[in-house]
Amino acid sequence: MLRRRTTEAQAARRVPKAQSDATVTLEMVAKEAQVSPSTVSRILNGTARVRETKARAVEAAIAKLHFLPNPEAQSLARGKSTSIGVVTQAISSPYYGEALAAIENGLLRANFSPLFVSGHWREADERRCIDHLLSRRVAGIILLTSCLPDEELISISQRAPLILTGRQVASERIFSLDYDNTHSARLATEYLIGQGHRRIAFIAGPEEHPDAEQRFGGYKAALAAHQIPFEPELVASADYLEVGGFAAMTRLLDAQAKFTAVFAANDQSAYGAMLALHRRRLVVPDDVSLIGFDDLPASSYTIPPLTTVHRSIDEVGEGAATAMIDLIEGRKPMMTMSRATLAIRESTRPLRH
Amino acid sequence: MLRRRTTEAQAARRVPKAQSDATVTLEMVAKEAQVSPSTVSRILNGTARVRETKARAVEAAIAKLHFLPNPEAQSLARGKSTSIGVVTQAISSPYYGEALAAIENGLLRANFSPLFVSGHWREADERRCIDHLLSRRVAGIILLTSCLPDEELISISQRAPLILTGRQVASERIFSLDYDNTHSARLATEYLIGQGHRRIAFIAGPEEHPDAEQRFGGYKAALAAHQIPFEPELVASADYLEVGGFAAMTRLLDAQAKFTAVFAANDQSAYGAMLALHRRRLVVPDDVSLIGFDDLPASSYTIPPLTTVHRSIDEVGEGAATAMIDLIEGRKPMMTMSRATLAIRESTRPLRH
DNA sequence: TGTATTTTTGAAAGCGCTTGCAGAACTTAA
DNA sequence: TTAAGTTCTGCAAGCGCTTTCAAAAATACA
Repeated sequence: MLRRRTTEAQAARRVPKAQSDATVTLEMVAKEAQVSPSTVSRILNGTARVRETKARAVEAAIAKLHFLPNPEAQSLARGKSTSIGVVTQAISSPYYGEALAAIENGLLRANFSPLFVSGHWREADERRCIDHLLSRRVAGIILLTSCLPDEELISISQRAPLILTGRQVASERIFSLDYDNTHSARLATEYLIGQGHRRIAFIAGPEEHPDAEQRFGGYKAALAAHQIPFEPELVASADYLEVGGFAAMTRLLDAQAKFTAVFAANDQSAYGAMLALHRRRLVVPDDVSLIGFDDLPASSYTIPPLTTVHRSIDEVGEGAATAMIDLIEGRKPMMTMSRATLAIRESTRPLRH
Repeated sequence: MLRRRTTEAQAARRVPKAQSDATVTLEMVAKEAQVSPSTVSRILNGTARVRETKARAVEAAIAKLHFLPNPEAQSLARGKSTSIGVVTQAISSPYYGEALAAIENGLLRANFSPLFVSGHWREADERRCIDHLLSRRVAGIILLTSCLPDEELISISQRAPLILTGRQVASERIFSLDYDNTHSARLATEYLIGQGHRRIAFIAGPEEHPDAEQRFGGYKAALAAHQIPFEPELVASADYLEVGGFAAMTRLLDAQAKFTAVFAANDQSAYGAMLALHRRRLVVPDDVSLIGFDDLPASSYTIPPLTTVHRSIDEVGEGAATAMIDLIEGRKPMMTMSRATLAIRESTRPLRH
């Protein structure tokens, strides 16, 4: 009896604390529409048939009160969050920026919200990010070119479905959205070969990156296919950034490597390489042809505009989002990336004799 | 009695449904540590003194079970979310990318998570984004150069505290983190003047942007301060993008405008302008000096590297994050942005006679 | 050693929503 | 008209946490 009284007192006390004006709850809607909260919920989610008249009343109440369901409460009740994590390696890089915009778009359509974090190409950071996302109970994670080992990804996938771009890992709750780096790199290299170049240097990406490796592979494959011997001294490693591209090209030049064309593993390193060439008074494309990879928006505006491998980043982003939603809703995603094409601009030209 | 039985039956039924292995709850920690959930919560949040021995036991249990509090439940219980919304205008732009990275950083330190969305410089889009964030009950919103009118921002600020960058709006729950665009633009223009230039063209940003206006203002102020008449035909409007800068410069050239230097309202338009100049066989800086604004990472790698106004984007991002946290926790933020400096590179040179 | 304090702790309610179950309201069949 | 189905709908529990209140334990003071 005593206890009971206490409880009542508490309940009473709580009233004034109540809502800060702006918060409209499902319960208020229910009251307004003269139905139970369950009914409102069911109408909201379409989880059961509901009499037409009530549905209308509820809809009216929702409109009148400007009700918006609280996603945190929904997540909690459903045991599933509506946010999905997106791990990029460099949120500030132009390449990822494009992808994020597309992902945001795709996700919003299904009422999911992206949670962006960036891994900085470091395993430890990436791990930390993923933990963070997991602790926020995301419904799934999109990993843009992860640098974690396969087994680890598989183990993570038991905690949340995974979409991987730029690599292939086979597992139940993982979907890999791979674009064919090898093929694309080969395309670029063969274009140069087609222009008569035979001494083609390669500015590589970081070794840990599977896609960097694949691009390197494509370069070698193209050479082999055309009986051009592979020469290790024509390869300089870089880091996918301008600074690395600059350094790599400088090294190549300092080593007196002889080449008439260069294939950079991504556009950013191509930019760096361009500047290095410029510093030595070498003109692109007259002295050296240069081809990049990614087709960043800025590549149309370099001097001269950069010939590069074009892939629709939007397609990757949208694809990842769609696949994620499929995965979450138990469907089997089946996207395929269209093949890369070449954006031929002015940084390449036929070899003159 | 009947009812009671039902309840018990339900409770029983629910057991198997229970946790999918991975979910560790605060209650489990409490059980493990032989204390009540309240105690665990208190230790977690430091909301009350707790006996040393219990604290230790709880900590051990947390470690043992790898417990991570569920932020959705926390938000729900506290009535306050731990995610804060960040509205950018172009998530994919290199400038915003930098800022986002910094914000992410700053926020994470206080255990908040950013929710990024982008407004595409359109009022309607921005409004939609903000609604979305509000519906997710964010604890606050950071608006990077909003394009909404002041009154609207003030009204939004009643629903969530606001941090504004790039403009000044005075209101209780709004903090404006303004960097002095006017001053910075003046700095750039005066540098050109100091190099002997008197006919200085200006490539403007979109008119709706307050910061674009300010930069224009700074340009005019510098001219005025040096008794150089302002000539409207030396101004071409653009859109803060490469494409607009290119078009603007082309128009200037087509109109036979006479100038020896150009100040572009941001780096991206400077890139476009550079290409336009190059197309007309004009050499930067020999024929025309060019100065930008923002100092994007890519600006060190243009050909030639771009002289530009440097502001630490990190500082803006971190500042916004810190201010947001202050605001949420009821403190009065008091950041000030350090003044912009000039990154002098190779796209400018003294006017030769 | 007993009492008045102060500190710790636990019980229970509640945040806003979903959902299983069973009763209510209708239909349909007999 | 009634029994047997169907289709709705409301109740109440619960998601994982916070927080208030009051009881318990520890400490201080006589």
